[in-house]
Amino acid sequence: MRTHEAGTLRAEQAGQSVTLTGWVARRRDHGGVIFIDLRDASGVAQVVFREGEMAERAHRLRAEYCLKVTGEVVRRPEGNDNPDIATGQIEVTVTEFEVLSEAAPLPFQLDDNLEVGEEARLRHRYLDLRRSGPAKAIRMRSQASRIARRVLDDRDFVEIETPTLTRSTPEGARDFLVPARLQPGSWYALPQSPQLFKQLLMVAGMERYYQIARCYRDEDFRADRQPEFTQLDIEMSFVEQDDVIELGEAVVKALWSELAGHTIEGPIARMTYADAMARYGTDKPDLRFGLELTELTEYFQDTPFRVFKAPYVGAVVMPGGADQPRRTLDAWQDWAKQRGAKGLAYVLVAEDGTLGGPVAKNLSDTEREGLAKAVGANAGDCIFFAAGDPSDARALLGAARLEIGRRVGLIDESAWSFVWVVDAPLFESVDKIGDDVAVGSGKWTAVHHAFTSPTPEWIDRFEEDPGKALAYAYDIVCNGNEIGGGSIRIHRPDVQKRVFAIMGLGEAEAEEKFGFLLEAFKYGAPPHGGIAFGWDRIVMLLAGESSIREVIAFPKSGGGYDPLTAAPAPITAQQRKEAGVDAKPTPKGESAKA
RNA sequence: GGCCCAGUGGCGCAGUUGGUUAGCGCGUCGCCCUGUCACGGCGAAGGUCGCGGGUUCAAGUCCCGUCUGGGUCGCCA
Repeated sequence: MRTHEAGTLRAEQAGQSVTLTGWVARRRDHGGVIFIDLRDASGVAQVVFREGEMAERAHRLRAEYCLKVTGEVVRRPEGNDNPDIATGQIEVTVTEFEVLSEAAPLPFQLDDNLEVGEEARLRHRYLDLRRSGPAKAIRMRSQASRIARRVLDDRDFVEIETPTLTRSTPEGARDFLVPARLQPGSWYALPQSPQLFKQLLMVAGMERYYQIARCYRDEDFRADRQPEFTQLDIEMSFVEQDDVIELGEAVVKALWSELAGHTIEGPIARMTYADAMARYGTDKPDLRFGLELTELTEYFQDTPFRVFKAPYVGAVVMPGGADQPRRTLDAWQDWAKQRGAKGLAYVLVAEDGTLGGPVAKNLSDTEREGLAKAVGANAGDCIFFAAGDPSDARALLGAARLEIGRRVGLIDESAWSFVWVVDAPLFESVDKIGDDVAVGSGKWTAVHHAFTSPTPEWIDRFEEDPGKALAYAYDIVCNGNEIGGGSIRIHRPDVQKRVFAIMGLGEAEAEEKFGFLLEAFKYGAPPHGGIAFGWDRIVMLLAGESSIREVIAFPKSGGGYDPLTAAPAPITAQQRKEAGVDAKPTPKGESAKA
């Protein structure tokens, strides 16, 4: 239909006759001469309708009409160049045009300079995506996938699709369920991830698998969470942790180098889970700034202050925080309470070094004297404390650290920090979490998932101290976001059996839940492991966006609602009957997960 | 499920201590305009102030409830 793309025209093409297609991005009607910015996927070019019939007809054009124009590329008159656009040296003098499609008045203006509410944007996402910003984000996502495929293809990975109508996988989240018409009362689950299938593919001898896989979890929303989301899912046979990490780095390095212009030098640093928790109060530390937590349990072991007689006391410093008004310090208390803490104790270090704030007078003279030094605080700083259960207190301090980083402006928004967090615990105590998510009925449940191998040091003795046993698992963290994680899996039936035992999962129950996997593992399962990258989150970071909705073509809004199609929607009585939604579960055998 | 914020012409927003006809910018529609590029000029249309209830002589404004959206905690291996 067209001879050129609008955004590609340059001064060299002056004199050529061209045919362009695209949309009316903007029009400037001067009566006798009408300028229209014609936009297609490649960019915009100014087309000119002059005098007589052309101007007459062009006068009726409106925003977002879809056009085909034919005309001559001409160098713009002296002084009329527009340096802001790539095609700004030329324009197309139209000799013939055709309206391919008219456009109704728009629900919102497609002007890059205007803010549009998210609700309106998503309801007419096809219009929103005509804007340069949103279009760019979606195109970048395509680039990211292309880059990942190239890296993996170069290493002989096989791209394999796995079912989306499947059985519930043994993971923590709630499943989306699909009624099975042919077996009324039985249900499919949509996969939370292709975890079990990719392990089966290793048993199948594929050795190197990947998939850009849609995953489904029926949980509440966040800016970085959708009910359906995408993982770059990878699994490899005959590998150890370092092999998977090396591959993961190759993918990440290629992405950041090509899409963010950022070279990641050398191997990405590693940090143990224990270290991350102790120093940053989180398993996904943002290393764009320092400000580490200080543990003071020992420092306060003989303290007269009751609050600090606790299994853990820690602190984090807010540089320059001593001059915060009382109102702000009170607001910190509310902030802490909102996180389920009792409050956030603080001490202010005055310019002369004396300590202020309500907590200071409860401390002994010796404690006051050495405190600033112990936590690395300077005159004018504020020291925040948390005391109590180590993981709760550290989590609070870790959150405070981030909040301080934001408020004090310590975070370099243009920086990229990557770190692998390794040696996570294999199990966690069930009473620490709600037992509704625990797979077995024991005191322990898997932190990662039930098929994660213990590290070589623990594989033969994790029963001795399940709470301390380490998992052969790794998470990659970028600027405080977990962008990927994986593990070496258990491939030995004896180890798997012992892990199930710790989790209180009897043989019969294990058989019922994952019998097909255990069965597969009987036939020469290779050692294997893998990783899954949170694709939406990665593209979000690369695109510089703060919500994954920006990098999803048709995202859901709150409550799982799709503002464009208005799904979910009621079904007809006929559909209901056919789907067997109301069928009584068959008494024989087990029914699918309720 | 808890907490916080928002909801006012198509879009983005303002609206004071409760007070007369609810403003502004953009867009839309009509007319004018031969060098603009977020064109410009003149004119016009367009609002049950999310919904329901309450207080009051009087509610966009105050109170209660509810719905929707955003954020956050729980939750999400």
